Amino acid sequence: MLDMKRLRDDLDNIVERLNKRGEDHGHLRDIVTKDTRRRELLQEIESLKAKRNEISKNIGIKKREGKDVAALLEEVEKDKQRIADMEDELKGIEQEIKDTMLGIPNVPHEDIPLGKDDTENVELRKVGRIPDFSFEPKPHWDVARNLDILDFERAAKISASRFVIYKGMGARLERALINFMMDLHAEEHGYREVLLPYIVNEAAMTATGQFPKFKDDAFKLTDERGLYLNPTAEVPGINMHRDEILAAADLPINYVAFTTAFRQEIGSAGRDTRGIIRQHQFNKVELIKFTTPETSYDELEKMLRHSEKVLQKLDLPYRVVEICSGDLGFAMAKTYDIEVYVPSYGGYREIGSISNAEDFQARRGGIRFRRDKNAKPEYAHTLNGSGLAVGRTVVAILENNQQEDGSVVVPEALRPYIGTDIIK
RNA sequence: GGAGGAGUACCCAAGUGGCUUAAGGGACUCGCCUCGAAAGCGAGCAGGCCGGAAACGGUGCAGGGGUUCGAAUCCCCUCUCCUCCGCCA
Repeated sequence: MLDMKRLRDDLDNIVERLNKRGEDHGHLRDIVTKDTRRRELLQEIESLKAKRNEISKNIGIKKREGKDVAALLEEVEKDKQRIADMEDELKGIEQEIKDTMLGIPNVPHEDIPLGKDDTENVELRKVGRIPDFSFEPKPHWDVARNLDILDFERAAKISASRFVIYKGMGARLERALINFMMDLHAEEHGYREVLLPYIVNEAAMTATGQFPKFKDDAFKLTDERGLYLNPTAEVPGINMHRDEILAAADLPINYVAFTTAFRQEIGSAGRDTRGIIRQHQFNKVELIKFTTPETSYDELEKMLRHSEKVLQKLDLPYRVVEICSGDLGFAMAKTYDIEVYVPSYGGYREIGSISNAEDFQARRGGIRFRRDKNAKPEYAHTLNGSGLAVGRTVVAILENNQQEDGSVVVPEALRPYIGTDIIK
């Protein structure tokens, strides 16, 4: 959510910057008009209420003294309907403002590259060596079928398409990666490990920005309380501190969470139908940070390095791209993607996304901090980043480390976790 | 799933329609005392949110509705926590 004061004072600049996302946000002018009316109403209502409070107080006093209060009752009656009418109008206008505000995306950071879509994202660096195969490399689903470690048919039988069963060393590989990533971030990078609920409510989805705009992407439970399957650990993670005032001394707060994420993938019906690149259910290790405004971009860089470290340790080739204005996520001011090299794709595929939401989610979720005991609360900055998507890491290992005989070499850093140096 | 109980500020807690501008205590902050500290004594402590340049006003007793000139207090709905029973990994 944007700051209404900032919107009032700096409307043209904000509209211009929002427009870099590719849609016109000129309708924000209406909101500012509505907000002016809102403040008018509020002031009138408040002065009438102040008057009413005064009279009511006198009624109490006179009654105690046994005096007649009929005249005062009559006087207070005059404004009763007026207050009620204005309060109705105020309520309506506040609802309209809120509805619109919840649909406005975050203002992109000024320095991010201008572009219309993902083709204009900017590559920052390439790291690692792309494998040079002396044979024709297979896509991961063929590698997996030969090793009997992934089973799509039986998964569809018990669930639906876009679900998968990991078997044998496949299941072991996934579990080893989760443990490896969790240990790396918790022990070496200093994040506090948390295990979060996989079912979240509407308020949580709204605070992080999934709702109201992207309601169709979520798996809704039929439970009448309005609950949804976790789409990413960002939702339960950031919402841990919803409606809280944190102490500045505790910042930055760093969490690392393993979660299973659930996505409808409605808009991607025909894409990546083979293999495990795009599933309805997948595992992810996620990094979460709460920071002060002045440190959030430093923390973003740190988080990016922590995510990259996973691929460096696993010896997988990747690149880092900076997301351009037209491809930027709804809640984010700035995002880096980490893309891992996938031979069957002939290029790099997203395996992680590291973002700074600045105070956008903090405003929606009431996440604040106080610099010292008597200071006014300020909105915190929230960040989240993959550390990394586990299923896509499996893809990268199976494809990049495959051998001519169909076996797969296990990255050295993973061997203590999986208990073997080769999957065959 | 059944039966009860509770939710007041950082914590504990009083408050059954107007003298509450939410008592009192603890914690906390400052001061006195002290070589220094503890104890004791004194003072401050509705903080948050909204409007306002400010003065100030409004709001606020888990959340939301309602009754009333006036609600922490009365009515309705919801949420959360606790206890017991049942079921259960």
